[in-house]
Amino acid sequence: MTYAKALHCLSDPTRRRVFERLRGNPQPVGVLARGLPVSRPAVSQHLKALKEAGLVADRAEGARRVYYIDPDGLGELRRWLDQFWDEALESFKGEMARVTTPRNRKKT
Amino acid sequence: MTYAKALHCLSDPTRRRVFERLRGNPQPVGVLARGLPVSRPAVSQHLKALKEAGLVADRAEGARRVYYIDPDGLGELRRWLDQFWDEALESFKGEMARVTTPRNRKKT
DNA sequence: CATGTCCGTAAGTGTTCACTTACCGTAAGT
DNA sequence: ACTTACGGTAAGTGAACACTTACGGACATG
Repeated sequence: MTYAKALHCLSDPTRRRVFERLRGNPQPVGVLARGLPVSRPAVSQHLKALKEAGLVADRAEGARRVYYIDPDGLGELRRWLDQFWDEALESFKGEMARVTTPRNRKKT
Repeated sequence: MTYAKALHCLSDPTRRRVFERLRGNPQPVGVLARGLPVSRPAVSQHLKALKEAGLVADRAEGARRVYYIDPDGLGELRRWLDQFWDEALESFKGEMARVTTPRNRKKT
């Protein structure tokens, strides 16, 4: 059920920006906040949520807390999505087969 | 940017239940609502959001609107997640290397 | 010890949003 | 045409939540 938390976390734009900024280079909270349009406590709160979802982890480095991406949450989300993807495709193919009458077509 | 809408949609538990109930068997709105603890208009609103995110599509069947899963939105979300997954793993490996290597020093 | 930096938490506020009931258009049956 | 089923939309309400400022604890340097 952790994928639910992960989805909830990644649904927020700011939280997603925090998460994406961690991709590739771990950063302490202050540096992270300096590159974002919100206050430092806001970033702290977002990091707490991301951590509870298993999306990030942190290590202490002196007085700093360096955050980095934890693959656990992302992996669980990916597994859920993949399992869903297969069955979704199956359902969709069945649906398309039903509409063999060519007058009707799906819109984009 | 559609993955943002998809994430937002799937972050809501009820909307996720609607979506999951469509997996495998397309259903009209009424039947869908009868199996859920919310009212039919609520389901309609959720379906509208899901449709705008490219997660579901619908076909008219008499007075009924039968909804089914559209792989488009799910596919885009999957691509975004996959692209993210690779870089996240890379970042995480670098992080683990920093921890397990005894003589490693910090300082960026 | 004292000062400065870094960060998490508390408390308060405004907005988003998921839900409700009420209403209206559409399709099929009599 | 009338009636019944189906479903989308409007309007209003309560709660979740993303932000803010203020505060306090932990670490390093003088």
